[in-house]
Amino acid sequence: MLQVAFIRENRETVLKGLAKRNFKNAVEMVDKTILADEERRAIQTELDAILAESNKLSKDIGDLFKSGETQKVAILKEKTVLLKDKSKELTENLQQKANELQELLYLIPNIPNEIVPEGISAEDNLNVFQEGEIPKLHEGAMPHWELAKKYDIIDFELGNKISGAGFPVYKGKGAKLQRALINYFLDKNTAAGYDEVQVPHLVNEASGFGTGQLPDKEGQMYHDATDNLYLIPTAEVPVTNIYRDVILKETEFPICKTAYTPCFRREAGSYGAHVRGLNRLHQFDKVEIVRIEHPSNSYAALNLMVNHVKGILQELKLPYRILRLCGGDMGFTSALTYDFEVFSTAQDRWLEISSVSNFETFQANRLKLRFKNSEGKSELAHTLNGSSLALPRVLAGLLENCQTPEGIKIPDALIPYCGFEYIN
RNA sequence: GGAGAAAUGGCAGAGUGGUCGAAUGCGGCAGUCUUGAAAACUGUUGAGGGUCACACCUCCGGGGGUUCGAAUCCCUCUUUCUCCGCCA
Repeated sequence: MLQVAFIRENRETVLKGLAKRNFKNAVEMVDKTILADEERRAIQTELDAILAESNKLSKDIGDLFKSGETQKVAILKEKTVLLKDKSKELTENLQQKANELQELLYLIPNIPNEIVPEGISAEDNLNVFQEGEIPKLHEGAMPHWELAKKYDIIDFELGNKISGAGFPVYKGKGAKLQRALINYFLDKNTAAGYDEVQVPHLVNEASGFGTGQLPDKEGQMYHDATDNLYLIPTAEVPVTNIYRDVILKETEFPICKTAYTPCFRREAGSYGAHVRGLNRLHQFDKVEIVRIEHPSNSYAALNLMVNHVKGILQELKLPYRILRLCGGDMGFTSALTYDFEVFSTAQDRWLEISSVSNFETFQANRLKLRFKNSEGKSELAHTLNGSSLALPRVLAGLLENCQTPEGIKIPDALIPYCGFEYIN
């Protein structure tokens, strides 16, 4: 959520940013917001004046009681009754106007950073880096879902039986490889200075709003109506919400956290060949990194995160590329996003395996995540997060790129974690 | 699941209808002293709205109510603690 004061004072910048996102009705939305804010403040001022008067009268009444002038009290009481009616009415108006403003603010996405490329779809993303050799596969090479079946390491049909499509069962070496990847990623992240945390997999409404999943992506989350809890779509939600309503000291920066969690996504509206196998699941595993930074350092931190993820992919020897997302393809809350994609040799397409973003103050504003600056004033912090990494597509890339006639050759870095060199 | 108690500033903890945004202690920050540090002493120290800046307004777990006036009384929800039961 953008700060109203920022919108008010930087209308043109905001409109320019929204245009880059191809955001519809930007002028109308922004002007409505500015108007609602003005109205809200006007009502607030009026209400404050009435409350001030009412407070003063109450004090006077107290004094009169003390000095025994009780006959005067009745007159003052009458006055306060009138003020009370008025203040009640204004309070209701204020509440209504504040809600209206809040709802408008919820609908306005973050302003993209200067270097975000223009564009409307994934086609327009900017390829900023590519590395790793795309292997020439042997005769009879298969896509990962066939490999999974051949070696009996992932059972999609069994998942269908237990839950439904998108809930695979990992078996034998497949299950062990999952566990190996999780441990490997966590070890890499903690070695890079990220503190490991274990967090709840169900979160309340306030947390959903804090990181921006609500109200924007309500339909993408599984929701338990009985207790009004949401299954997390990413560890970003519980981990970032650790810092909801927190005021940090400047010396506490940077805050670096990593967490493994399963992620649950309804993926409503997804269909077709691209959701085959591990490409798109309702439940998947992911190791996340989250940083909370001083505003002056957040872009340097974003680069650190990008380089960190690069390091892991290099070690796994997977062919990958990095895209700077264009305005039209960026997430609602992000100011700058880099997507990592691994090449799926057998499918002949790139698969997104990580998304690293700087949200600047967008999340912090909702979270009320602030720090005391050098002048002793509260200022919003910057939040960032990234996948490091999402398992299924790493696994897909790994199975496909590392297949040999002898079986799947496990990358050296993972062998100590899974305890075998081949899946065959 | 049953019974009882509680929720106040970064922490501890006082405050049972008006002068309480709130004593006191600890912690934090600034200063004095010191070569420096510690100790001691002095000052300062919650958040949000509003304003050019003040004024002013709101907030004592959340929501509602009583009252001219609520941290304080009432209702309700949530959470925590203690005891009992059940279970990993």
